[in-house]
Amino acid sequence: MSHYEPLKIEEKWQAIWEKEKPFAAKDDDKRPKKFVAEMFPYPSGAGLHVGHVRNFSIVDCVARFYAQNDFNVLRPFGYDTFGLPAENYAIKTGTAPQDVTLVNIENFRKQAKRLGYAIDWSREINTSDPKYYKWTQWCFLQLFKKGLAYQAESYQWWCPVDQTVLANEQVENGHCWRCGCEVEKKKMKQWFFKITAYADELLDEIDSLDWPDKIKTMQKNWIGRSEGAEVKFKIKDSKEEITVFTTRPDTLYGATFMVLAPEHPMISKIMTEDVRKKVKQYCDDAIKKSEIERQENKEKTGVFTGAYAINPLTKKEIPIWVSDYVLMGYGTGAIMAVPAHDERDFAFAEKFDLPIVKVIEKPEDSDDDSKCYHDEGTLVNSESFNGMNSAEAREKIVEWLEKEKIGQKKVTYRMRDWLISRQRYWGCPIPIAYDKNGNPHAIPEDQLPVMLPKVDDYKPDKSGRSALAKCEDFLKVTIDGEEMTRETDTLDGYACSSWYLWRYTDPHNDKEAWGKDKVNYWAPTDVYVGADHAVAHLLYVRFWCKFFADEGYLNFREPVKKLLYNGYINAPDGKKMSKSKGNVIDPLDVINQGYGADTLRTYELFIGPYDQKANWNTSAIGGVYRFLNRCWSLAFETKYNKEDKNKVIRNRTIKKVTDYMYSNGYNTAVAAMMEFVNELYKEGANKEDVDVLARMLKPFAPHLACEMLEKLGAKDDLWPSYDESALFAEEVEVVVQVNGKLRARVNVPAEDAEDKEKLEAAAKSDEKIKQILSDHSEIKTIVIPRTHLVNIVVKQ
RNA sequence: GCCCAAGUGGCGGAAUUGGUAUACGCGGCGGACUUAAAAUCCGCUUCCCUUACCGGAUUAUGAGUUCGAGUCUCAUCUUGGGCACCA
Repeated sequence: MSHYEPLKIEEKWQAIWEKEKPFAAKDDDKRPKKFVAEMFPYPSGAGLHVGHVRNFSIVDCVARFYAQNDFNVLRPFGYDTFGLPAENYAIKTGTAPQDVTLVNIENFRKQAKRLGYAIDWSREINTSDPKYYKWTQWCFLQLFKKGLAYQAESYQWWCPVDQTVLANEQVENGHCWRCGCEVEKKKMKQWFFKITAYADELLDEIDSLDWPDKIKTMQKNWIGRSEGAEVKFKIKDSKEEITVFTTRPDTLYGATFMVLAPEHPMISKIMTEDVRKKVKQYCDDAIKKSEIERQENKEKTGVFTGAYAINPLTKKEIPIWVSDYVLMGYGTGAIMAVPAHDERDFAFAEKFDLPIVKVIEKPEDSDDDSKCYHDEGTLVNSESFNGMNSAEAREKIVEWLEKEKIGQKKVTYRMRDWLISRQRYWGCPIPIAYDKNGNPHAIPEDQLPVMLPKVDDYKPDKSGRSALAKCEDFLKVTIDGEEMTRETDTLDGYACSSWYLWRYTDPHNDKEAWGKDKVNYWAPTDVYVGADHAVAHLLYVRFWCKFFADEGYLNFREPVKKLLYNGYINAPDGKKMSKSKGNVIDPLDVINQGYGADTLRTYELFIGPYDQKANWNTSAIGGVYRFLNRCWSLAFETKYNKEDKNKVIRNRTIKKVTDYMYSNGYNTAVAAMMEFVNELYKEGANKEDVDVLARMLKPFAPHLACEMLEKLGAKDDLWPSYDESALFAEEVEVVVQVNGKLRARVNVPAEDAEDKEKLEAAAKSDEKIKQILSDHSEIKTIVIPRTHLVNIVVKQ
């Protein structure tokens, strides 16, 4: 060979890895373990994207680095295959999603192998494989048995294009996360997972996670805990009561009216005959409106029900209104309005001319100049509570409410339960059947999996049911001798991905979802890498982890120790790559152009900090190729030095690169190796220089590194260690400043570097410094910090 | 509107606890090799003044703390992200 030929080298090593399977994880190893994984991909027909390559290459870098540091490493791979793209493709072309999926997986696997990832291929999983989804159904049944999977009828997000309901987490600013269309509200009976049962723990444990703050904040906001009180209000001339939620019980004396959400069930019971038509019209209109429309129009609208509630403290009658600024899904769907101290209530009161009573005195030092003061202060107009501050009054008023049995402390969450039914074919069937009375029954575990039948027509029908509703054979089932009808909805794909990390630890188990010994050995996942799903998947997987820990199937309560959230790769112009814009870079094209996988992988790690977005730069990849070419030349073309000229820089480089690997500074790790190689080009390299280089290169460019190590006759690939004593040269450069400005550099022997007197003498003896000092009469002080720096401060 | 993060050359970006700002790469310029080109190798490349030396300025802007500030404090501007009628 006369020059670096990446494609040849890569083919050679990939064949060796295929045969020898060096990345197979051992379940019975005594060494400490590391479990690293990416968020498994959806295998689209388009194949791997450069975004996948960045994501997988980070995982590979972590996994190989740990392996080289003698950890027992599990680095699996899998495919998240249920979902709409395959189904929509099936509707368009008539091809079964089962078949398309297998073709796409095959393609993904082939491409991932071309990138040389250190994957344990014996553990591949596919969520649409009945051997896998059997256990997804089992998971559902465990939740069902404990009452954490339940049915409820209410208004749900409905995507009119995809013809299915969506979870709150899948609605972004009123738009469907997948197709981008405006979502609608539809009243339906649906299945939910009771994630709110774990709201407190999900919130409280966020702080202990080694996750990016960005994600932690998003999850905290999403859960949105607020502490307050529920208060029952009697309705005038009626036996009915309405409960409101408030975080400000201290303002109860200022509650001058009440507002209900248009969906509130009490409206029809309390409204008076004269306004019945008007109220009904308002509610119907509001419910029909999209959430976008409801939010766009901040101008308050509303209608009076004709009914009055009694303020439990003032005993005054307060009018009950309906307005769409009150949301049915939060709190109780009813509020006590305190216009003097809440901006929304204030706007409503002004518009409809409702009374405003001040009950909190604004402190004198407050710079709040809005018309209604919404912070805390001293109570006024509140009878026996006057003079108390807000915090104290809150306690006392809630105490009084509890004594009178008309209220209590209450914690409310912004997060709602997780809606998991989907009216689509290509998903995991929900293992439920209904008896004649419509009561749900679990499919017995010994009848799992409930197989997803092959059908000819994948379209959901107009009634809002999946294609399974047309499948007679599928529908009929007998449980305990009773004929029942199967559920035709399928599970949200996020259910399938809520437990896959544990399946990786025991992927072929046909007796249980995972073996306890294996899962507790490998999991929790030490490093998890992804670029998406901040509040959906990453919240759901935490929820299931806590549930299965409570059930005794796991001995840990958080599934992911360290989360790396990598940035996207955009087109050179900074825009998102997309087929329609024609700006997609195909990683296989880059490899086949002659750059090879090693260059592509190293480039994507060098392009910038892993957690920032980056724009593809077609010419910058050439620089990385040149670097690897130089590494190759050092090993194969250069005559090695006999003496050890590069001891200091070699040891410094090992230290730098090792530190960067631990702090995920992959771009700077590559830069440090480049610097080292440039130096070796100047000075010539000895065998040890090249050996160290190859070992450090391995997580980035494994094929080339193996080729180099083979040439050197290395016995192992262990990560190199450095010699503390070899980090400093015989002479050190000392920077001399005058009044903080760099004026000279002087060299002193290394042993003098800590000696302040010698440093000062060396600095003063420099010709240029002498010159400057002769122009100034007086030296005020000389500062010599620990570093190699002398700062002479003179009188100006 | 509220909360958070970040602003460094022509570009992507480096810079341990406050201690040589601009590492590394791209792009650009010059040179070697070559009949020529590609590839490869070597050198220069923050800005201003200068043939060069010397010098001066510079980490969004303005102030402050310090012997010394990209890094700390305050204010302003800009960008990105999150939340947003959540009572």
